[in-house]
Amino acid sequence: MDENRLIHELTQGLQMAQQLKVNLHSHEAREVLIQKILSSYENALLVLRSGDSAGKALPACSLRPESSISIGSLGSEEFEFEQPVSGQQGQNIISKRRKNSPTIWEKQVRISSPNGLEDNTDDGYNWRKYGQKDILGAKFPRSYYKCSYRKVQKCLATKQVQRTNDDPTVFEIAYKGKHTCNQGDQLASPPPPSPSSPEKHEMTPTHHRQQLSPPSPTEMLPTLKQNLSVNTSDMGGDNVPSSFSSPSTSFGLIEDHHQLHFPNYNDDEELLQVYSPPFISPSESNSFMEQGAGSSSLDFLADVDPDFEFKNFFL
DNA sequence: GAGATTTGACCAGC
DNA sequence: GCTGGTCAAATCTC
Repeated sequence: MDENRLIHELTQGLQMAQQLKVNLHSHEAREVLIQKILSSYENALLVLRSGDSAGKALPACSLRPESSISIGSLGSEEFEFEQPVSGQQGQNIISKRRKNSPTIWEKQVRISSPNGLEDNTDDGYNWRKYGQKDILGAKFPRSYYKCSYRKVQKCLATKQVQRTNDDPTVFEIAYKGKHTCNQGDQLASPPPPSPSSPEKHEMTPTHHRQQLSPPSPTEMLPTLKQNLSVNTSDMGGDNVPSSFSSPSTSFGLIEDHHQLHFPNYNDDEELLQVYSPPFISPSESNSFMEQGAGSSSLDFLADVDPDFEFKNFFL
């Protein structure tokens, strides 16, 4: 049994319950917190029942649609990912692209990385870079990533990272496909027995917060209130997340312009632990911390579906 | 040596 | 033919 994981989940549930107590008046915060609490305790139960990590018992990604984010109709979106092919490219009969339809991205975010390092675009998942391409009209090449667990767990999630023209420190990240791997749980627990040594991704100089004990949400609250906002200015009117909320702060109500800004936290890794990206499930609550002690600001421009919910900022 | 990254080439769509 | 997306051999890193 993964005792640490069990403790982690229970602790999370407790913290969320405490936040719920504080935010009972906020309908949206209440919803989010209830989800998180349920998720935490479900995971704890899974650990207990399985005698192993919850990740084995239930892939974290499978929890997502219910417990973390909903991405509108994307759940029914079918992508024509390349199937495992044998032989050389010339023998590859299956299309490498979707046919008869444009590439539809499930999610697009914009992340500001003050030091300009792509490392800071890490979202907690383990990605394997499989290509880089110069894009017409773009000053910087676009990087292509697949889920590191593509082979092992047939996870078809991909993402593209593109440095913006106007601001090289800002990365636009587009996600495609859904994670069907169990990275989420594994991220919250000791490194997985992955054949691809994901710790290389996760434990880069900015990726060592797994050893850190997360600050209590209540400790984070004052600072967050001062500094957090989410920029959704790129969203169409329909894309404004209807249920974005912060479990512990008052910025749960959506405005047209929401900008996350985390000033001067370069040296405060623990503080960064709070800023989980909106698309990380509760069970992955610690994952985003790994992406960058060097980050001092993050802009999430979630160009997403109406149902997109920023539910995972606090864990 | 295993796994990750780089990079040139291939492929499909336009 | 151009472009974006992907493959896979070569190379790098640990």
